[in-house]
Amino acid sequence: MLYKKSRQRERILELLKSTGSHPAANWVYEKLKAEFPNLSMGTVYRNLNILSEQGLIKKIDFGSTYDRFDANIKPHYHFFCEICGAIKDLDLPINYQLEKQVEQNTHMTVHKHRIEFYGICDKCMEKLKSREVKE
Amino acid sequence: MLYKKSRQRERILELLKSTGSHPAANWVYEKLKAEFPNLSMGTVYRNLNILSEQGLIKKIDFGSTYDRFDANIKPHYHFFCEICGAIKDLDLPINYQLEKQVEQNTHMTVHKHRIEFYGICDKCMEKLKSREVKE
DNA sequence: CTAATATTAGGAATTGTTCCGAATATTATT
DNA sequence: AATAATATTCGGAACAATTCCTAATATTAG
Repeated sequence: MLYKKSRQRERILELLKSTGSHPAANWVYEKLKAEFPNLSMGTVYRNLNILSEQGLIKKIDFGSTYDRFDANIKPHYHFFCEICGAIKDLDLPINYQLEKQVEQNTHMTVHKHRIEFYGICDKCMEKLKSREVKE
Repeated sequence: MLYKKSRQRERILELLKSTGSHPAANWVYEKLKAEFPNLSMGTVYRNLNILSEQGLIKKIDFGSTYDRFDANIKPHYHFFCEICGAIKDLDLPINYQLEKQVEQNTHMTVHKHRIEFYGICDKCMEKLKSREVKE
């Protein structure tokens, strides 16, 4: 799809660039309401997603739109398959050193951290490969 | 709050322990529907949250319930303040080695990873401390 | 057995996000 | 400059995940 420029999208990008606060869509909407009295949330969301597609901003989302639950309560990291949505537990050592590093660099108190890997799981990769052969 | 036992909660926990698939609430609901024909989603959610509070399971959520957007498109890790909800960019080196490690251990293809730290930011810590003095 | 209270089902309410349709704006073509 | 093609807008409806509410039921303690 070809993009045509729009004043709303330009301003949304400028606004995001001017802040380090990682705002949500609603914040953007409130800020621009004065400038565009008829602004709608649909416009804000659409443009945030377009900017994100264009790589001009990043969406800090979770991939899955719903919470998922895990009975494995030992600390562990996760792998998310971008194709089938599967989540796999990983058997990597937990790096508590990282938390200390953050505490030293910043003045934050760190309670925990989380590492997530995203990619394609073995099963989905198999399917992709057998497809390539056919085509 | 005191917890009384309930057959529904027991079964939800058993079910979660029997799978490594990190299911969502809806999966749990579907699975238990046969056993509890009158089961409601409210019950499933309430119990998942109770089990989570009790530390018997873990919720893989994102903290914030809405997407947040960032104009800083350089790869970087994030810190989430558990009190004020602020998100801060961290100045840690990106560890691509981790991705290779996962690819070697498993048979997944890794495209990217994310590290998030959770804790209390400097400002909130200040407030907490001055409060302690007063009390 | 009784009182206190946690839990349930069912459905309504909430919240963040996407979708839809008609009007408007932007861009490319003549 | 006019026209055609099509992206974008607003506004509100639709949607999906989750929470909340209430009366009935189940569990626990005394």
